[in-house]
Amino acid sequence: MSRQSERQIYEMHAQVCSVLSNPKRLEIINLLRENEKTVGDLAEKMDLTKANVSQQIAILRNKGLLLARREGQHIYYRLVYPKMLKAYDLLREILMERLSKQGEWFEKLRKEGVK
Amino acid sequence: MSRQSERQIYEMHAQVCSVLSNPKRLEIINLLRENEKTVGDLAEKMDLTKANVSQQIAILRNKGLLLARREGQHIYYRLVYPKMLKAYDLLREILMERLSKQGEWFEKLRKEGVK
DNA sequence: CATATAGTTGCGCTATTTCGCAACTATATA
DNA sequence: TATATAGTTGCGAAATAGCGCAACTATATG
Repeated sequence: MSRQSERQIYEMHAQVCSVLSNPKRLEIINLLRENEKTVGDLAEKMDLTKANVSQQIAILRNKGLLLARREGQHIYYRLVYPKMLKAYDLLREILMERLSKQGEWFEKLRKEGVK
Repeated sequence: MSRQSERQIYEMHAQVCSVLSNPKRLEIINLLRENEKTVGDLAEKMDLTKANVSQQIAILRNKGLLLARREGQHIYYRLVYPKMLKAYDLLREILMERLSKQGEWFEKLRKEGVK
């Protein structure tokens, strides 16, 4: 593999990650885990304006992570790569482990502080 | 789980992803897969200035993804969460699948174009 | 056709990221 | 102490991202 194409892979990988580097988009991905949903569904659950959800959806769609299906007035969105949820879950696991370790750490400091 | 702490998790998750949303940092993570390395090692392999590698390392370190070990003149960096490589690999897998599908797709278009 | 509902898009402002460059600190060694 | 090597840091300019707001398009229904 040439240095050039290797760079391109890293670049694409980074672009996917940059789509994931926003809490609202992560929540959208998480909400689409089970079922497809409309912009309205998401806006309500997330307590955001439809415009804002639509903007986030547009980014996910443009980067090829979401598929749309129109049904009358509604457009239903779903994940193109449900496998991506495994990566999502792995990162979240690491996060939770880290949090609980930090929790222990703070707890230890607190107890020592009390002595 | 309250809406508030849920938001905080999404926010932290997004911050981790934003660290991963840069091709140079991804390459650093990938290069640290097996062994710890110095800024100099990385700068040479990646063909970047030490200053730039050091800046990227600082970001990874500040977000708690890297650990440092000094040995004389050298500082060796390693991954705090090797498990993170699983998420890395999963995303890369998806990327490669997508590329090969796009490859098929373009190939099909090309053939049809020739007819 | 008029109106309602669902969703999208463009604009503009602010905030953040990237990265080169130069100056800086830390360790080793003569 | 002087010098070399390893690495870090601050600055500033350019590029990019986030988001509210208003105007827009598309579908359904009376």
